[in-house]
Amino acid sequence: MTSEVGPTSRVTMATVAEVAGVSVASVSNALNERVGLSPEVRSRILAVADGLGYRRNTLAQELRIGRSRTVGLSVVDLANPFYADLSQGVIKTAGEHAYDVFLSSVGPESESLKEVVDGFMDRRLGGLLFTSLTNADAELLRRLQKLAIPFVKLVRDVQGVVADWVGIDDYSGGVALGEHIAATGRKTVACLGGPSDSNASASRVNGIRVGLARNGINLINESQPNLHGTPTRMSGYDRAMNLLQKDSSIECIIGGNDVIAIGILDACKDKGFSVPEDIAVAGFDNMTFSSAGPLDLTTVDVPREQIGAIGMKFLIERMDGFNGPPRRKFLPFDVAIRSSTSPKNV
Amino acid sequence: MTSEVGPTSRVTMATVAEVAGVSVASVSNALNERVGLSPEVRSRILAVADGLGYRRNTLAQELRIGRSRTVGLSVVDLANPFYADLSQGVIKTAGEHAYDVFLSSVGPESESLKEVVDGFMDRRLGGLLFTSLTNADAELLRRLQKLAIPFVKLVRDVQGVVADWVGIDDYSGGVALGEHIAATGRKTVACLGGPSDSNASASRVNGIRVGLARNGINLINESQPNLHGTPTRMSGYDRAMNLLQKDSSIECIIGGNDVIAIGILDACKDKGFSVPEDIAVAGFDNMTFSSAGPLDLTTVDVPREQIGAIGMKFLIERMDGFNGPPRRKFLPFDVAIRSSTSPKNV
DNA sequence: CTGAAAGCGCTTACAG
DNA sequence: CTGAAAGCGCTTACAG
Repeated sequence: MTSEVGPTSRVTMATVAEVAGVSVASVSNALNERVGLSPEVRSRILAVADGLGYRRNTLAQELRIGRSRTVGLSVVDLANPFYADLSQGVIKTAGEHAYDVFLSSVGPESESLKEVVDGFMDRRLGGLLFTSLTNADAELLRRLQKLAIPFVKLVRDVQGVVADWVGIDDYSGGVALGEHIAATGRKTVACLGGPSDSNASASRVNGIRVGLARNGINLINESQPNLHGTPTRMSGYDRAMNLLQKDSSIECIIGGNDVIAIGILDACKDKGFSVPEDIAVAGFDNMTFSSAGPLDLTTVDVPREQIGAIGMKFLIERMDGFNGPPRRKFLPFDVAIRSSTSPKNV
Repeated sequence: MTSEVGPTSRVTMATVAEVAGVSVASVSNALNERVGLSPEVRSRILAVADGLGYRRNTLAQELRIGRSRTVGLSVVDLANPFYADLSQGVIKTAGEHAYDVFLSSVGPESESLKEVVDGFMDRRLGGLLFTSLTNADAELLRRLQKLAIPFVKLVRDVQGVVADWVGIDDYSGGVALGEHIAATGRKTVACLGGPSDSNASASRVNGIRVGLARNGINLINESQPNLHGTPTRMSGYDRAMNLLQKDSSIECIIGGNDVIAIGILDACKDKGFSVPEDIAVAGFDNMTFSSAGPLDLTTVDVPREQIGAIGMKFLIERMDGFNGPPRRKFLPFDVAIRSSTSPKNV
């Protein structure tokens, strides 16, 4: 019982050094593939380390060298598959470059962005990736810039904070979606966008407005407060119910993202409207399940995984010392036309 | 330019000590609320630390004390909202107890479970949470037990590894679902389960089989290899297409989880079968979007968030030194009956 | 009530 | 080619 292998008896470099009959410095040199070690000693050390099941203590290493190969990724709503896909892109690219990802969730159920960032900084992470910024976060980001901590903004951008950003041209996406809706022949169209303090949400709504206007259509809820709102299913449901109650002649409701659109679909069902016969519904994002058989939601296909992948690539370059001017990378998108907006007469 | 505030100039306890005119030990004592400091000195130190924007270096602290308030959570498929909900439960409970969560994704796109666990151990995390174990992982878990690293198994269990587990009685869930399907009047029923090396998947299929058998119904694909498979949408689609091609008289297909069921729905759509008129479809998990208006999938409602919350609670107790016998916590579940299995004659 | 000193497990100039 | 020593930023007995 006394020979129990507890966590305190973990093998360290000192253990390896002792067994191999060399100094700790040589163990470190061998493990880090530095030059100046005779091949024999090197392989002996490696063999001993392996035999003992040695694993480097990341805490000690990072404390010593003052750098970390772990990056922080903050995500607002883990339950939104859009962010799951984006995270996969980040994680995959990180793995390819031997980086790890510390994923933190921001939201009512978890911590505020400030708390998350504090946690990231307390761990001295090498760099940060943000998915859902608002202009209110500008100060936080500027603090990071002062401390020379590299970060990349994904999807949403923040005014006045010049830094790498990856996303799509949400405005043009909105225009394309608006044009598509107009082409289906619907004239009475409402839009239930995301929060107005998200630059992406605002651009999407602006684009949708313009795409429709080019075809002589004005949003019926243009000056109503429901034009913007929380990007949740519940909010989409509530706002859609409200619209449908007041005006049953609506021919189409566009959600600022797919999750909102799901809420709109819920409301249509509860109100007994069938899609697309009675009413058309569209979203934005193309989250995984939007293409599910019965859902079949028309949406703007945002390259979610690629945004994560390129964002991570940008971040790695910054951590590796790249010091060029901030980049803004617009990725191509598509309008995924599905049956939720099929022409009425079909 | 030379006064740039770089990461090297971060304020440490030494900085605070100097400014406050005390020793580093006193700063540490003040920050950790240990007794024996005069209230005046204590509050002065705290004020100085605050003014300087001091933040404790977690790496140094954890290295020194040999314990960590961060736990590791391994998730197979981030894109499956089931795990997103479960993760939210873990994260929320962790936050309430001042713990952090290091979320890692296991899968073809990312790392193997062994790599993930190695990463967790290299960081000397305080405890681990596993979501998707198979019996092949038994050895890995036993290694953790030898090192006295606390962990909790979620959803799936592993034979031969006695440790805390939280989930539902998947077998009974299957029985209840099978009985429901039988009650809808369908007789020709197939089941496309998850992987056979997942104890949860196996139990679900066993339960479904028994629930149907009690009503005189046998699975039509009982001895076919497609009874088990990958728990992905693609696999559900492929296997369902195969079934539908061979036998168009099938009245119901049950998926081993909701993601598989989505694939089944995709296949039904492509084959021109309408749900539930031509064919009924059911799943298992009740992931968020299964209730979406047009999807409206019948499924077993697994308390996803609660599994995460209670699992985290168990883990905290272990990290706090609780040394009682391993617990097995079965949470209550429900069958969420929706229109995808509505009776044919309606 | 407060401080000097050792040490957690590493890495890195610097001697030899 | 190899090792002794200092130090990353903390915490914790132990003196005073």
